[in-house]
Amino acid sequence: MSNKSRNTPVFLEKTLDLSLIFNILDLANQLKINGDKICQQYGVTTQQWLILLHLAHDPNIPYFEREDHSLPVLASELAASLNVTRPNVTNLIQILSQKELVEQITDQADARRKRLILTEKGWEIVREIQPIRIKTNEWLFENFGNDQKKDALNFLQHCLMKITQ
Amino acid sequence: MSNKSRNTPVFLEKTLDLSLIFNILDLANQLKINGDKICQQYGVTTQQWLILLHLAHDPNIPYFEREDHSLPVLASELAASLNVTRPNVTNLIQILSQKELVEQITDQADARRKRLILTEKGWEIVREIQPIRIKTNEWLFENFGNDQKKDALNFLQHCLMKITQ
DNA sequence: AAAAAATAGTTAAACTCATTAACTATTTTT
DNA sequence: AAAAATAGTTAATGAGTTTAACTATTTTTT
Repeated sequence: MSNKSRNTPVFLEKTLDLSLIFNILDLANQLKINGDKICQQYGVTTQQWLILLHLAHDPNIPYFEREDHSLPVLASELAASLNVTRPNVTNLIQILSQKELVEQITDQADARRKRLILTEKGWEIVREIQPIRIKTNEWLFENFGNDQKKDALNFLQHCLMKITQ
Repeated sequence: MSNKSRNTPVFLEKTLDLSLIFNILDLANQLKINGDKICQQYGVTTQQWLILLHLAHDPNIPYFEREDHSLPVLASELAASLNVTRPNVTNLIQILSQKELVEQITDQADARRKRLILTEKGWEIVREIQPIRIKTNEWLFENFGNDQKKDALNFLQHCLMKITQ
């Protein structure tokens, strides 16, 4: 009789479903830590860098696959993509404005809206981080073929779709 | 010429690797939000509930697959599993102690160590959330077969292993 | 056996990210 | 013209996080 079976109550079973959840959470956590390590050399957090990527219209962002975006993004779009509240975005944008990475421009057609754009300094950070980002991800997935990666992406996208309705 | 190609700079290309990263991050985010919705009915956050699951020795936790655990967990083990610092764990444990969900017991063999165990109230929360948790996950993955789920798990575990060395 | 190093955890101060509730300003609908 | 909806902000607050400096205990070295 192993220690494990002695200490784990019966109602807590090992299942594929629950293991999947934990591994997604843990991996996302590690990716964030990894991101922070890279980003902090450029004076931003992973979260702030993600916002910069939105303003740069990174085509890999899931929100941009669901909703088309031609004009510079709005705070409300950021909030929807990042799954946070609008006041929180106001907050984050203020930090990025202070760092002179982001500018807000009132929309011509609707004065309530503020379009968010990157400053040259903001673009610089996005451009400089990009090769590190690509290399790191290539390394992370190097043992998988294109088909396996497509399957994994399909799995994740399906779950994301389902969970966001 | 679509709006997308007009607005997205050339160096930001759509790739499988980068899409995977975003989808992992977004899905984890949604899972946390989902978890909070369930947990808040029991007066805890997802993060606090995750700690309770550690103390309950949930066999699905990746850390427990890497490191064997027979005795009640330590703050340092929690810190390693959750990828946070020890002071942070002290903090979280204090909150859970105030809520009377967790107790700390000084180790007989080594007085520096404090073993963390659930109170009856702590066990109750874990037991009550468990069926909701299982049902939610079954729903989330209902369109995938066992083989597909195994492939996805393998993918995630491999990445997690690699990123944590 | 004494001194030094390592380990386990805490305290304090600070920061990021997040929330809700109440607000202003602008546009759209009735 | 009035009412409703939309976009964003402000203020107060909280959870979770970090680093640096600390105490206490055990282990290793000399």
